[in-house]
Amino acid sequence: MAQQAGEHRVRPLRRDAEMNRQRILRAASQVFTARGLQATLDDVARQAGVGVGTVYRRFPDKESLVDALFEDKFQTLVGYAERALEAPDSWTGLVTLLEQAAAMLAGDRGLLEIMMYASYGQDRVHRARARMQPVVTRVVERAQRDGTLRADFRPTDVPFIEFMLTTAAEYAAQVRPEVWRRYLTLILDGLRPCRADTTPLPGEALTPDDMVIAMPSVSQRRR
Amino acid sequence: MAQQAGEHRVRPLRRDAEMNRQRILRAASQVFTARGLQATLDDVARQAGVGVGTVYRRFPDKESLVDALFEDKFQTLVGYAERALEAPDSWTGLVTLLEQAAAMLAGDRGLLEIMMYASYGQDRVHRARARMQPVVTRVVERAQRDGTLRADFRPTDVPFIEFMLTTAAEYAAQVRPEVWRRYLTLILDGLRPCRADTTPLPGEALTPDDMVIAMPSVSQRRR
Amino acid sequence: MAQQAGEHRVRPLRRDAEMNRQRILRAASQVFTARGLQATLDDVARQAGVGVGTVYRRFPDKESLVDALFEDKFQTLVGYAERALEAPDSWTGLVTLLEQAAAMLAGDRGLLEIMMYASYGQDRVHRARARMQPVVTRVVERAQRDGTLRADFRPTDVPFIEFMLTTAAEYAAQVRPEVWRRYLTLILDGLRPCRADTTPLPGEALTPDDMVIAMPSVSQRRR
Amino acid sequence: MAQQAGEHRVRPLRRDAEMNRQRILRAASQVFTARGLQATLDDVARQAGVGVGTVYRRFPDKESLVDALFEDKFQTLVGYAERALEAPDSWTGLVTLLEQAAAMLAGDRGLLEIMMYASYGQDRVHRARARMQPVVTRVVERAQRDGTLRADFRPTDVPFIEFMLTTAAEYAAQVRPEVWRRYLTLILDGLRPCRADTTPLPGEALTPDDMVIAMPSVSQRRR
DNA sequence: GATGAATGAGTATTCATTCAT
DNA sequence: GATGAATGAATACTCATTCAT
Repeated sequence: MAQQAGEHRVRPLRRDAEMNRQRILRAASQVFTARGLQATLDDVARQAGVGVGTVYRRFPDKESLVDALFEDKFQTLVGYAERALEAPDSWTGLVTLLEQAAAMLAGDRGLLEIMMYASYGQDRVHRARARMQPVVTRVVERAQRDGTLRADFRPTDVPFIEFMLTTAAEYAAQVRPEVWRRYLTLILDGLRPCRADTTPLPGEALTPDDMVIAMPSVSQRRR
Repeated sequence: MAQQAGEHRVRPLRRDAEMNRQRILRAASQVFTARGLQATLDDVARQAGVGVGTVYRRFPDKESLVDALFEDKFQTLVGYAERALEAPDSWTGLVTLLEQAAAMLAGDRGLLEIMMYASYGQDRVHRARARMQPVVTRVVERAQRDGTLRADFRPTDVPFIEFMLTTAAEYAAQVRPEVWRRYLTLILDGLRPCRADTTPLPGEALTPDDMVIAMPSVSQRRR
Repeated sequence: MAQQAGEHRVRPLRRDAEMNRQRILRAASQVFTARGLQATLDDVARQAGVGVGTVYRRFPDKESLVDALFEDKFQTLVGYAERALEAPDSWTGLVTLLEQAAAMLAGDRGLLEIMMYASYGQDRVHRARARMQPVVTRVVERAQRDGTLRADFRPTDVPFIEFMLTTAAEYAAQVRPEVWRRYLTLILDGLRPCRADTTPLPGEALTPDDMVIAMPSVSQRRR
Repeated sequence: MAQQAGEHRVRPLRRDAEMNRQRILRAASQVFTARGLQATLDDVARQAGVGVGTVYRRFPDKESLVDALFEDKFQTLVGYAERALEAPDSWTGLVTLLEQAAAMLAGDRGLLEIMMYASYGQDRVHRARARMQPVVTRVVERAQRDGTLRADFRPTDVPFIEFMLTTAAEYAAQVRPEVWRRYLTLILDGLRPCRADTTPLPGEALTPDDMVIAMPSVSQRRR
């Protein structure tokens, strides 16, 4: 109510609130990473050491929590892309981007579910992708100009590679969480510029717009 | 068709039941493919145009239905592997195997969930994998003997490639269901025998035993 | 259809039907005795080696089956009472009656449930009791006239003693199915004619009508 | 009442919750007493005037509710046994014990079912019996030393007498809930020390271990 | 007649969300 | 603000009963 009214009384509460918010996000991250999005908000609350009510005070519903939770992670992904642009070598830039992204996504079941099914957090995903798109495009085009990346590769192929690596990581999470590196290596070998024995990539990559449409809308899902 | 030539009264009932069984399987395939394994048996029943009780008469529980449903599909996968061995060219054999598998899995969300999370139908998956393993191994080793496949590739890498392609297909299911072909091409390019610029695959592939262990056992999951 | 038309064709069917009826009753007895009345009619049908439909052809619903099933047993009980009258010694007559009844009821969980809760088979129980009542009355009064039975005992106390013994038998069914004999002996000792140290039975016994009313009507129960 | 003097915010909630808990227990007692253990938790919730969810919040499942519900009653039974030891006269002690137990059990169908079938709350029953056993043994042996109780009576006969009286009470619940007093009197007359016309109790009483084994384990039952 | 397939209301339990304290 | 209690619709599964073959 009196949001900006008295700086004195508002701040301490904010600090508390902010702390709780962080605690909840941290807890949610742990819980969703380990058990996927089907974990309950009661679990999250318990892990955070707060009541469910507090979770609902900070986040209107489960979707919003998931939404907010992955904001950071996407932000980080965008950061990787931005940093990739600054790499001295264009190929290294791309490799690092993919590697870092995969390393972050690896084994995060909740994140995989979000990106695959987008049952929650759609808007956030879209916005993140929107911010990501131009950066990734520049990373890709730069590498292609340098001749370090095959010419028929497309920026929208990048998230797909990330999904694929995440899937591999998720599957092997219990026994060999790092296998995804094998497949990244494999794929990178396939990304090299065309040579005699290179097969042109068939079909068209998705357009950036497709990436958004691709997401199964919430309405297609149950709840 | 004519299962046991001599029984009078058994057949007509069977015909009905078998028809319904097929209807249920068909409905289940549609429902699970579209919405994943969390779809309810009520949904399946509704889609099949029968009562829930009928579904439960044919399949003791949800797991059995899923199990039976994917028996065929796994059987088909094994068939692909077997056929790959007979291909005149060892490389073509491997390519065809991956291609056919991906084509079948593409966009089948239920199947992806089963293989990724094995929340249901574990035994079936394990048995299928067990039968698949030796065949795939021969496909891979044959290609490596012929020098058409990089030497550090392992048979257990095959299912991973299939998962990854399925993920790509699933993500793009609505807009460009065939994108997975791009990524298969990419990966195939990375599978070629080592050359000067080939990076050795880092880490170890999973052992066949790991493949089984990797599967989150039902007990690790919620229900 | 042609029921009485040709005696030749009708009889064999009847015989079949009667055989099935008996088979069903036998199966029902086994199943209900062992698992109580909550056993399903599918179980009964399976045990009888017929389809459920056949059970329903013979007995309009579960209640009727239970009803018919216990007709025999009650009939037997009535028989015991009748035979008790013919015993040369009036005390022996009563003892034998109680003993035989308890022996029959012992460990028959279905029978206990019926008599206690009368969830099924009420009419039959009432009718059986009606036929039983006068006979038991004569057994009791004869013993009292002979001075072998305490004077304040009442005919309606007989079924109560039977219930009580059945309860004891049921409880110990797994470990010592014959314990009820201990308690029968105990009770019999208490039934002897009054002596110095005998306490008069307090309160009134139920009237025969009470016995009927006592039964919880089906409407009080769930289904 | 004032459970832990120093906590500010915990108490008010507790008060509500505790009230509801009591309401649920009260409702459960009524419902189970009247209709037996097959009553549904929805019924209990309705009777308590709360949602089912509330019932499940307080008691993880039906068994726990039954369990908690009968804790008190068993506790009371144990109390009776303990008090019986303090009676000035050993015979009066035993009589009072049986009388009080029967008075409490009389007409409580749920309680009878628990003790007879132990479909729920087994542990509680076992523990209660374990605590009860030694006390009852002392009550019995004391009376036998005093010569007020027949010598072949055994401590494990006590619960059987209670079951039997409960059965009688249950049967007559609607019309003459106190008839069990007749049968207690009868049995008590049979419990007097042996005289010329006393028949020795045949067979063996159950051992205390038998009492536990006797209980049909949950696994022997349906659900 | 016999069979067993089909039906669907009923049961225990879970979980996102609301609300009194 | 924070808490956790309350809610009830939803979910997997059962079983008495009906009905097509």
